[in-house]
Amino acid sequence: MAKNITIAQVAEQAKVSKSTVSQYLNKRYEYMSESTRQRIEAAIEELNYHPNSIARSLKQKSTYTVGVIVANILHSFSTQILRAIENNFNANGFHIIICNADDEPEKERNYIEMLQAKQVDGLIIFPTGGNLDLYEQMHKQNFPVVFMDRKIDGLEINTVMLDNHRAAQLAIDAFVESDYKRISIITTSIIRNTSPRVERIEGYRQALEAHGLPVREEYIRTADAANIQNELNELFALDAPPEAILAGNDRVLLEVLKYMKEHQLVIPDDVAVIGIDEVAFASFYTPPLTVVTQPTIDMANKATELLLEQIKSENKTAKTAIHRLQPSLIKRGSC
Amino acid sequence: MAKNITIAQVAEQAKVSKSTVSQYLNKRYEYMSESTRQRIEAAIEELNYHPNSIARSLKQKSTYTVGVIVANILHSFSTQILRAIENNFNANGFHIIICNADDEPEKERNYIEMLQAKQVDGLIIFPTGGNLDLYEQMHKQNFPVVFMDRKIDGLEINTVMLDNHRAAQLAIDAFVESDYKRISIITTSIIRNTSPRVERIEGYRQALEAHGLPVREEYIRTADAANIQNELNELFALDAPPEAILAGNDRVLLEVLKYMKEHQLVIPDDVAVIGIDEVAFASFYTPPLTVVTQPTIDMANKATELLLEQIKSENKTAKTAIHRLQPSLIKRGSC
DNA sequence: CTGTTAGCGCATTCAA
DNA sequence: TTGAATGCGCTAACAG
Repeated sequence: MAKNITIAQVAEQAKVSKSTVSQYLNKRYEYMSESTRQRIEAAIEELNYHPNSIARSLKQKSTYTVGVIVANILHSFSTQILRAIENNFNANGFHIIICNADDEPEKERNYIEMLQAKQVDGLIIFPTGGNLDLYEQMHKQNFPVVFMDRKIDGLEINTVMLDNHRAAQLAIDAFVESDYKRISIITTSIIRNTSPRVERIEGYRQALEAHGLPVREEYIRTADAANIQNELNELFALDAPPEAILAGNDRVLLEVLKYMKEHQLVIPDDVAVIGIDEVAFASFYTPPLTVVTQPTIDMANKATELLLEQIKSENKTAKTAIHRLQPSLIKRGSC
Repeated sequence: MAKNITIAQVAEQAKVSKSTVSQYLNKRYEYMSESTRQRIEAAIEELNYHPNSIARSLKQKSTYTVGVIVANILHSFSTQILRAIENNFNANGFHIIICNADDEPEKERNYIEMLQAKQVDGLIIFPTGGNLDLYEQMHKQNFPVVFMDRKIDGLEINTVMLDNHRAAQLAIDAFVESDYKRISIITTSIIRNTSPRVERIEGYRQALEAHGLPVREEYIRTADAANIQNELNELFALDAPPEAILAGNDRVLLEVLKYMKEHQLVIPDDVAVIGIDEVAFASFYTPPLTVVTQPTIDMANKATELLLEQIKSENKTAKTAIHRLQPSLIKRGSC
């Protein structure tokens, strides 16, 4: 690669000093004559000069960059959030570095460390939950962080997440309204006790109780994606198989639909189904799929706002909180 | 944020010079006694020191980071490629910065400039096609770049993309084999004359001709996603409406399926459908969807290989080429 | 084996 | 208005 041209070469070409060029770059035009301004402009153009932001950052202690570590980039929830977050930060003059932890705490640890080494100004993390020490350390150092989607108990870190109890409740209410009584919930469990999963199950229990329905433990299933088919087999081998299934996320929903198809069970006649998270094909599936959606844009906006606030407020420890956003039910034909 | 500790403080704490600490950090342990090594280790631990990679990069002229600019992060093709690329680069000690150009050339321009300012070691771009001057400039400067998914004519830049002619041909062959004769193709056109779209249509024409079938211009449709429903309406208002539809990508496929559902057309009896790009629900849709897939992992691997080669070979201009990977047909029930 | 020195490219005083 | 000097944190000779 052609060796980089520096501010010094521009200065030489324009016959001024480096600092004058620097002033120009920072748009402080008052500090120079019109003619020198034009000479600098011309020099930059001729040399095709581009400031080295590495050097600038080193000096300024700020990179105008934030890192985003998603738990799993293959989830459409993640990509929707990412897209919105990126737009937000761009609008504020920040860049984002996206990393994919693949649900692995070690990867998450690596990313947190590398991003801090790269001096990002802040971090948005979908935490795996496997690096408590690191989370704690960032908090102690007052490093700007916000968690997304999952909370970590006992840590004063701003968190943006869904009201998961409510999400389960919306689904159960819909089932009950359609007169289903034997309702099952299935979630993935690859990851440790991740809060959305736990809360969705809690919400499920509470909602059933609120409707005076019995909670049967055998209707509550968690398994990683590869084993969901087995769980479904067990479920339908029960004396009283469920009449309705709540799929804890999009990944689970896919497995459930696959199972239904393979076993020629028709939705909703044989079994009703609701999924948490909207999927692209929901509206034209047979039957159209009832679904509980997350307000991804709002969540991204909130996270952006919280992080920028922390970045700008420097050391002042702002109060932290868990921000719960509300899901909504899109009633279609699967229940 | 707690003010950063530097190599100097570690040196002081360990009672050695900065350079010795630097040696330690770079794992050149031969250059120091066992005892100083341990003192340094202890000091780093105590101070919780982390090297500032910004400073290191400034000195070394290498950031061990590459940028990836995708055309549209909402396409599952993009996220699959991203995931694989990230794994590859991580395995080679590189980090990646992901950017989403949203199909907008100006955004792409901004990203290319900012990534170069951040001194990334190379770039993988799904080019919008709207910044020829920049592409050319990077090539002239011998800056490591590889294009993904789309080629730009007249530029000697390594490119990894699908054999799009073959992709269309596979689909047409399948249609013809099932005895469909009136075959339509629909693609999106938001983006300028993007090569995949053009090539898929070319492949469609060639394949029809190879089978001795007439090419009817009214069966060839391009529109941005929002207008595909209109195109379909026109298509089915024709005297001889198509018996089969090839959807040029996953986005188009969604629109086609939606249309079928809304107009109660049954697949494949009323109309057969094949999509280019695999979708999550293909295998259990009613009917299961026949699809042409891209070898995303292989494509990511090839791109990684090409870019790393360029990065490592410094100035030596390696020969560039367009690498075409082969699609494959997954025959299911929609044709 | 260890310490001294001199930059990397830029921004920021402070004088002139 | 302009320019010289200093330092951000780290690496890389080069001496000792």
